[in-house]
Amino acid sequence: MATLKQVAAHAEVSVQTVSNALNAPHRLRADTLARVNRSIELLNYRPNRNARSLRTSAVELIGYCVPNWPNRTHLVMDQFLHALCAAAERTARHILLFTAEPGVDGMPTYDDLHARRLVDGFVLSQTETRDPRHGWLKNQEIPFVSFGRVWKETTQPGPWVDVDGAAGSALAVRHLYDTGRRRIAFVGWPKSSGLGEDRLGGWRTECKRLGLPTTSLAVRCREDSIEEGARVTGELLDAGREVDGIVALSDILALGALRELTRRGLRPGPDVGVTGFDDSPLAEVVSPGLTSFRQPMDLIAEELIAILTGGSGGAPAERLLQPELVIRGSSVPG
Amino acid sequence: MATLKQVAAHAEVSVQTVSNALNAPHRLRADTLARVNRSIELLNYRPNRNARSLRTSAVELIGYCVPNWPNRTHLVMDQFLHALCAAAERTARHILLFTAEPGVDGMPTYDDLHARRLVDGFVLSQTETRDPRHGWLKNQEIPFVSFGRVWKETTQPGPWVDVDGAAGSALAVRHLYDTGRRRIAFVGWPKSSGLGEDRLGGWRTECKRLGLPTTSLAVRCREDSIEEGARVTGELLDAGREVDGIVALSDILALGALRELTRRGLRPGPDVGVTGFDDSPLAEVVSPGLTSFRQPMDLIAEELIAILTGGSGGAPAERLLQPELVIRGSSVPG
DNA sequence: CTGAAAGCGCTTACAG
DNA sequence: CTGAAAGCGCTTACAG
Repeated sequence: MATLKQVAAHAEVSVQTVSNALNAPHRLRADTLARVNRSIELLNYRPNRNARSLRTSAVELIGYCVPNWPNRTHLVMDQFLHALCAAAERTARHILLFTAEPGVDGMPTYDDLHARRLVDGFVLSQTETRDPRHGWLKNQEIPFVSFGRVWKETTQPGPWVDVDGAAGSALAVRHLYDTGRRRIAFVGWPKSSGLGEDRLGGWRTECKRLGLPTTSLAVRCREDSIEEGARVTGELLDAGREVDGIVALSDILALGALRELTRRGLRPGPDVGVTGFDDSPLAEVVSPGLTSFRQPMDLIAEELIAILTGGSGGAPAERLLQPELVIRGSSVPG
Repeated sequence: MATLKQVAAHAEVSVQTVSNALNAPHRLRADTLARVNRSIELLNYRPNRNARSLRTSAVELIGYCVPNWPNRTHLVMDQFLHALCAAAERTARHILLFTAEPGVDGMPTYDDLHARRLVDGFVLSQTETRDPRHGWLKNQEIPFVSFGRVWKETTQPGPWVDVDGAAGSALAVRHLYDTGRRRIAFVGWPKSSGLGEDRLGGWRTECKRLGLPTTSLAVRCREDSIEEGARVTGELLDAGREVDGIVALSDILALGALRELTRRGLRPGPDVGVTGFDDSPLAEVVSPGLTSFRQPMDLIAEELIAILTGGSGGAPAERLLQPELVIRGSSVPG
């Protein structure tokens, strides 16, 4: 493994000049630069990142805590991680994975990774309603950025990027309205979820704007499962509420709706329009395909990395991105 | 941020002694150790990992390439990553994520990460049939271990850990036999998949051993989708092959089978027993629940890390682990 | 059991 | 435009 010193000797310049060739090539005369680069190539030199980090005290590694939810499924995690990695790499950084206890119990792990200089900062995801991590990190002055809001009453500590769930729901209602539906239900989560309430609000507002009924048309599941989605869909249908559209809070719940409709001989799409959220791989793979909202993963990742690495320019950055409606068979009348 | 030097000054010992307190405490007298530890605690000292790595030339980071398969779903990736992280952390290591071009085009990325000392070695996953990465890394003498076999005719380069798919299929057949099925079909992948052929072989062998028919009972899907699973299940039923059991090569295909059975008024479980593979989150969430094989993720991760960090003791390690049958409604007759 | 010294491979003011 | 020197924060033989 060649070192800077060996390259310098080979090119007959000082180590400083080789370092400049790599990090500030404009400081070298063209012929010197060419000579140094030839030596670098010849010796197959790769700068040792540890030595660099020790000197600059920047490791160019970003910590991400890999979630462990035995009960919840994170169907788009591979998409998110891939986008995050790719965005980090565009700034010559990488993602370091770690595990930690949930909530505040895990914070010493974050602190330790930062203090030992394994990472420069963190990307938080799987943000919980009233997530305690943000305030803790901000307090310790550890750099971080959050994917997702914490839905506190107070201002959220630190910068964040999120997808506009209310706008998504509104768009879903509008789309179902445009395909002729007039009684559009909402299948959601328990009240404790800030994200759930946000999306519910979007549904209600848009229904009212369009003059559609909302009374008795919002139902809540106990958990995010196909079973629960099917159960509450059954309730909606049993009660004779003449539902012809369903905005589901997640793809999993939407799948439950599809199953229950099919079981009762109703055709998802022609008879009842159904939409999900997150455009998980499942949405594409079921039949009829599930209309859903794609989170703009590449953009999300890009913003997260930009905020985290961009230095703290004044007020904390807050970016609300728009989801994109992906229309498939489950919402198409014909 | 306190340094070794400051701790040494505070405890009135040399830096060497502080270093020993951390890395070889048995070398210190008990009272010295106690004094040093008090200073460490008081100053909230955390050793800088970069400095350590520079000195020892071990970064204690393991590279893992995050897959980007728009068409295939990796439903247990979060489980795998969590297990891998946890196992790495038990040896004071972490996982570094990166992206790379598929196949041999991505190898310069692997090489670079290793040469710049961002990682000590790699865990390979998403192993493809005839995967070129293993030979390449072995050639470059870059440490790695593979989750999954490459199914070449020749000996596989480098160490690996895998789950015994043939044994899984055999176990599935046996389980369906034990629940009274006598015409057990196999729903698989194209011939090009080594993994697929392995599991197919297990089904065939076990059927023969039990005296069950196999002729016309093995069908192949074009891709791993619910749609395809449903289609070939339809074929099996149309042809009047009197199938009463289905061993599907994946949970996704099994889900297709369940859908098609239900669509035709057949009850998965009582009428036709169905099993999947991988015990993805879907298996639990559908109704009836899908009987499937759980990969022993924690054990897999443990072995991968042990092999990668355990030094090269003689012959390359090869570990074939047994999957565990998780029985749910889809295979239960009553 | 403890300590002084060299060195891992870089980068960064600073001087020429 | 180029170079000599100091130093980032550790660990590791080696000597006492």
